[in-house]
Amino acid sequence: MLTEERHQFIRDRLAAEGKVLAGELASRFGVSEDTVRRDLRELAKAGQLRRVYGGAVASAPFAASTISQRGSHAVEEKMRLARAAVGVLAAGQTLFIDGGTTNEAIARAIPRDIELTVATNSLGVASALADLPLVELIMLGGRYIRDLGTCVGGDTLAAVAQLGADLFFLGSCGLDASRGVTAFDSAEAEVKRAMARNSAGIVIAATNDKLATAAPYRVAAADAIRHLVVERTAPAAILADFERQGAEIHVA
Amino acid sequence: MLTEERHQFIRDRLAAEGKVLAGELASRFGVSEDTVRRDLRELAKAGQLRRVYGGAVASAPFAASTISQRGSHAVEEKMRLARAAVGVLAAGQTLFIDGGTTNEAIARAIPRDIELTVATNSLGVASALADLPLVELIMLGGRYIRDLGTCVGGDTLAAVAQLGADLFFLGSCGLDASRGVTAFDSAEAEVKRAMARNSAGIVIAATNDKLATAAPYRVAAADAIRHLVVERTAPAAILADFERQGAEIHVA
DNA sequence: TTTCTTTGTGCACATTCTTGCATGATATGC
DNA sequence: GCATATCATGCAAGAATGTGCACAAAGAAA
Repeated sequence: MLTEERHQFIRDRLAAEGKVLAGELASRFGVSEDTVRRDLRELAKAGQLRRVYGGAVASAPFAASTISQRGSHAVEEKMRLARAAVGVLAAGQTLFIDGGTTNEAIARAIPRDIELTVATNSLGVASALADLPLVELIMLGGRYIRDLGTCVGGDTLAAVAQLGADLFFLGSCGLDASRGVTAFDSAEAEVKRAMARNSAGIVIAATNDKLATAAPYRVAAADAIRHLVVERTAPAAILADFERQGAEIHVA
Repeated sequence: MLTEERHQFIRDRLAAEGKVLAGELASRFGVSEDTVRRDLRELAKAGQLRRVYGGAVASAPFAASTISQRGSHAVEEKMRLARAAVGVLAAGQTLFIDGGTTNEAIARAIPRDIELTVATNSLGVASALADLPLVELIMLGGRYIRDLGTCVGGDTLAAVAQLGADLFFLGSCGLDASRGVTAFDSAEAEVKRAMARNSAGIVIAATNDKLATAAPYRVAAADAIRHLVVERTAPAAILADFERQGAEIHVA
């Protein structure tokens, strides 16, 4: 990876999120934090960002507008969840990743230097993974549903049926200890079920607003969840319910 | 391989990807890295690129952001081609669109108010179409090839086989009146052939640098081209050859 | 044809750039 | 104040680069 590319990525990220973290960039790029710090130093010298402890933020003129516009609380929280979620990955694994903004954040958080095989029906996830050199990306085709950002339908199901994965990153709509994982859409639920069936373990990263809610279509039982990634502020009682059913809880 | 050919390839690659790697070019051209560096030095002196450690990137004014979006100075020309190309569309049609920066430009040029069904194996095209409300988008899944930006392989072929289209927007690598349409990659060519087989007509939008060139793998004969969209400056003699074989010429 | 010149190419060597690690300094959170 | 995380600096190894030189191919001149 060219130095210039890292700089460009940092500029883009700053424009989009308003800030970057040194450690996160390092794992994303697959270089040491020293190198990232050198990059940040250079960019700071060129006035393209302002260094802060732990990373950097967009330089003054842009800071106000960009951060307030895009760096909403939810984005922030999802990135934190994403960083914790990628912690369960091991090199060489095969993954299913379905749609949703949280899963897209996870895809963006996957470091550059880990070798994975990923099958996804989400355009957003695929785009995020498209330039990771060590990720073998399999696009699960089908009818694209605009509201979901994913492909569903018979073709998608057929493609999923041909694959097997170690982990399935399930973008849940509702998550309840008794009712399990649920989705709003029938076709969407069907694809998720197929992915769950063909995976050894399910990983769910859920913001607080998903906890203890349910949608019409059942995707999986609560005891099928192997890893549950939640915010620091998630209600302990709810987490205990999931833990009792075998989920490993990861606090972001 | 002529020096000038290498220079042209480097310019093209830079326009398409925004960067080139010295080592990669050397193995691609079958010459030593020294020679590539000499090429890069010359092009840099002519202001056509900016050298960086490890290769070169598109020169300053377009020091762009994401891989897919930018096409350097050729972007203007491609947009013009794209606007002309969408002129052949009629409401209600079904299309195949494969990969390439020109096809991505075409996808972005499709107006919001036209109803279409589009099947594509290109992530870039799919992303461009994802938010067009009247476009029914079918993603053709498969193994994603980073260099091409498209999905290829058996799954892709199977998905194509189930569909039929009115028009196929073929992203050509080489285009020659006698040798027909050709591609650089075997798997890529296979998918293109399948799409051509299942379409009533082929549409090609080609910048001048594609005309009268050929790549190893044959995709379709020249007389299979129904619409050929070219720049205003395209050599008339070449166009006449295609016209004789039944192509309708559209000048952007 | 032979010879000379020009051009393009590859190789060897010295130089420069980049990167990761070690060390000590500084900032942050409790 | 202390433990921890983050940072700057110096250094060494490896990668990329520039330069000089030799060699081969193509064309011009004899």
